[in-house]
Amino acid sequence: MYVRVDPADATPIYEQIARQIKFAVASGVLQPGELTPSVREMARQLAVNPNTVARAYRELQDEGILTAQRGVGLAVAEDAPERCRQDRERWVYERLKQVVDEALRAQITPRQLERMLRDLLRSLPQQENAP
Amino acid sequence: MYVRVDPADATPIYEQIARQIKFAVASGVLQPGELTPSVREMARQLAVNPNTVARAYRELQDEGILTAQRGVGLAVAEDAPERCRQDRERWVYERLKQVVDEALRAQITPRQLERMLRDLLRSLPQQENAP
Amino acid sequence: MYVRVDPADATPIYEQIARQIKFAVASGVLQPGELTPSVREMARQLAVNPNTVARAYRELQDEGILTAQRGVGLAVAEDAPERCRQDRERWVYERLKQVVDEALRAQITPRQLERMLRDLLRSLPQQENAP
Amino acid sequence: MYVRVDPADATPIYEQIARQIKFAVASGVLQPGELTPSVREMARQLAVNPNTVARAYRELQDEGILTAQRGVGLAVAEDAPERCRQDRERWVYERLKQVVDEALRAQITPRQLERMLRDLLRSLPQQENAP
DNA sequence: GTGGTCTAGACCACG
DNA sequence: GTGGTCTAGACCACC
Repeated sequence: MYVRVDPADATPIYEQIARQIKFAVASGVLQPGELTPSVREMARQLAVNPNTVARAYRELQDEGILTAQRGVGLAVAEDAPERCRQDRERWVYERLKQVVDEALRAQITPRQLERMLRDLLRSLPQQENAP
Repeated sequence: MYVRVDPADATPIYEQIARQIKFAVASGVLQPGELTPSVREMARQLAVNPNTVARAYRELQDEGILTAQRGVGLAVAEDAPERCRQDRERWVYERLKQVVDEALRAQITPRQLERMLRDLLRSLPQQENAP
Repeated sequence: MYVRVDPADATPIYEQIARQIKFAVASGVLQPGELTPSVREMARQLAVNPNTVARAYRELQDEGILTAQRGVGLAVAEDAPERCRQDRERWVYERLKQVVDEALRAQITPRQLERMLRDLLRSLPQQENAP
Repeated sequence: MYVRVDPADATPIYEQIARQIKFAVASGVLQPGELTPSVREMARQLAVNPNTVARAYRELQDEGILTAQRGVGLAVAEDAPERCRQDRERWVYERLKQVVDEALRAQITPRQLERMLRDLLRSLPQQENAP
């Protein structure tokens, strides 16, 4: 499954779900027109309350990523991939900016930041695309 | 002032205050032995509830960064700079790791991340040390 | 075709169908004795679940607008036009009342409402009767 | 109180609440900077579950009508009145358009519609502004 | 079967 | 005191 939740993470579960679905759409794992797992099904798999999943899905509907097929389920919108890719890039950029900004204000040098990034890219596992 | 709070930021205000004081100590803006502004004074300047400032100060005392001078106020501990520098580096590294990790899982490429960092280092204002 | 459904509209599809058939009868597009399209046919044309069409037809039967011709289909009842005209007027009136009521409670002035109606009557396409 | 809910109305309670608050802001009953009644307080007054009120408030935050004052409550945003007035006008116009459109398609004449509106404006109670 | 709404109540962080 | 999150479970309309 393309969604995992980390209960330890401080960010709300419903946000984790919504974001990961966006990322799945951005990377093509979820295609336009495809139905998401039903609220109950996803809730079961994640061992989470259905309301929590429903809230994630509602946010995605509000953003136009998912569209309701009444009585059928929620489908990925046609223009979703493009927007999810933009969201993804913007999201990463903003988060990175926050860190870098605060680091510079705390007198961490650009050189230190570059070294940290190199270290991280070497140590973190490379991910594989599953289209 | 070496402390600014951003009410829009989701991280608790008391945490923002505590971290920025640590960073001020790490970079030498606040010297060992120096007194911090009183709770009321800082609260007034930041337009923030005194309880919030008090909580930040309490945490810093618990960590031994600040030490109470009875009847006088709170002073920066002698060994604070060294520890704050370590804290600062660790904090930046952990935050950076979080971002990079999630970015890679979302199929952002290392190359993209390197480019983002370069962009940010070029665009963000350089800070000056005030020892 | 005298029936169109708008999936974006929040009102149930079966209700949209039933209402539009009533309106078609009221305006003479559907004549007494005339057969409606079969459930399957209408479902195909509207790209809608046959159950949904069936439900609309069932409601119209319950109201006596349509009458079953065994083995043939559903026909418009003899006295249907008169009743559909009444229904139509009542429906429009009630809906208009709801809007006007809520608008007045929200401090929209009668003058504004009159202007809105004039604008709408000028801009909306005039319909032609197809008896 | 400037919010009343009608359980008979098909529109969800949380939407009724959100809309009426918007209307209160639009008409000046709620001023920028003013705090809304707390979630619990409003829930008590309306005899409704706090979650339901919270959902209405959340929507208003998402739209930028309300802004959170952490630990204090939810305040009306500075630019809210202007936007609420626009929302209100647009909302009424869209609803009116729906009715008129469907009425014309059902062969109700413009003259009939104008008469209905006149009737309604004469019969419905005039509201008073409470700024 | 699907999602949507609402209730009830617990727990938490923040100020 | 404030709002926010999450759980549990009921009920409903729609397809």
